[in-house]
Amino acid sequence: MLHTDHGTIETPVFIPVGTAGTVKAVHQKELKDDIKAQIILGNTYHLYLRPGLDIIEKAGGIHQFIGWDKPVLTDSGGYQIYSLTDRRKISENGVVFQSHIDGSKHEFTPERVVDIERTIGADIMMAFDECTPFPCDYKYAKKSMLVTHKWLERCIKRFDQTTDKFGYSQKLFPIVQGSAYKDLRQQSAEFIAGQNREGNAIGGLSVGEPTEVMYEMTELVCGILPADKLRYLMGVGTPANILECIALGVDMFDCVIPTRNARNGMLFTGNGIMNMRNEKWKDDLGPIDNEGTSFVDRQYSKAYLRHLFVSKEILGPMIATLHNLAFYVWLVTEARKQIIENTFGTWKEKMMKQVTQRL
RNA sequence: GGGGGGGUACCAGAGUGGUCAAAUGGGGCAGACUGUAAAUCUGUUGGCAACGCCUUCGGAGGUUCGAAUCCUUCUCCCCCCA
Repeated sequence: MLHTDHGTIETPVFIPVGTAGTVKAVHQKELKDDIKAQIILGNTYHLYLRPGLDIIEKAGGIHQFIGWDKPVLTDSGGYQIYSLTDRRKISENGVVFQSHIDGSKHEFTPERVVDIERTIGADIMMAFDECTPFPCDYKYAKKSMLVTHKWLERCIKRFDQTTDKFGYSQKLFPIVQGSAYKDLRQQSAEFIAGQNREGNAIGGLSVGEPTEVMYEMTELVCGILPADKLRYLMGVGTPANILECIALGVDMFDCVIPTRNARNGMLFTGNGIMNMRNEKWKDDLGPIDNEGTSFVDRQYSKAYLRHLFVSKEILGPMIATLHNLAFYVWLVTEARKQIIENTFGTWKEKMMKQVTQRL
């Protein structure tokens, strides 16, 4: 549980990905050209919104900021060091990204990232780190981890030198690195825990390593990060991954899977996984998900949703995305209930079987 | 009535004597996707007791060691001239 000026985060929680466009609307006046450039650069900056967020009002054709009542989180761009490898140059000082749109160069330093995240107005700001690929040789992993630690110190210094930009409290979360090496993970987790922030993140996982390795590293790090602070596992994962990692002590998750896979026709439900392009749904006029919590679940049939995907109608991905996000939110909310009622263990085992089967 | 062009796999459309179960695209089927440059990418798509065999390029018949490809004929479609 974490209190912010925009509400309390009750864990476990899954953070859906919002849009850079929303950021722009939120603090239009505050956005400087360089920030716009970084948003254009790709999804280098991401705004994470909790569902139900209602911050934008369209007045006279212009979107205006009207405030919000749910916490907002932004990432730092560290993941793009991994995902945009061929478009960036990394140095001790920071990273230079080259825009795929106009080729323009943009330097990211810990200080600048903090400034920008302040301006975006996130309740939770992520430290600038380097997300290493998998596999990663030990020497590089160690060097990268030490750079991430140095950057963290610079992030914190800048963070402490600046003030909350919009009158509400902003928090900075550091990120554990160390690739798939136990000693590095331990060293990094101890260093991160020592910063004593309101929450701590685990990064550098779900980058291609075997799932078992991801669990192993998560378990190790969760054993070091304090239990009374939020533990945020970045970029994970499938419903099964989330259940397993909740069991290991993780409080927060974010991932593109529910949205990206939805766009590609994959639906997650409490009873299993469906590929909506499969012919088997062709004549299934039953609701998408009888037990689903989203309005789309009973409003549309599987056959109709399949038809939309087959016809390449944008409504298909839209419905699937709404469904998947609702399912993820349901999954973590239910997990919380089960934890409170002390029934999480048995519930998890049951759900693991259901959630991983193909329908 | 005269002249010309054409019928190829689910569809469109290459191929014009052996290297052709037949290019390519679409469609179909299936898979992948993990802090989003991702409404994307990949595989597969005649049959079978599959390192081989059988059936298939409008129908029938022929030439040839060998035919989707050449010849004869039938049939259907399109265009031009009357």
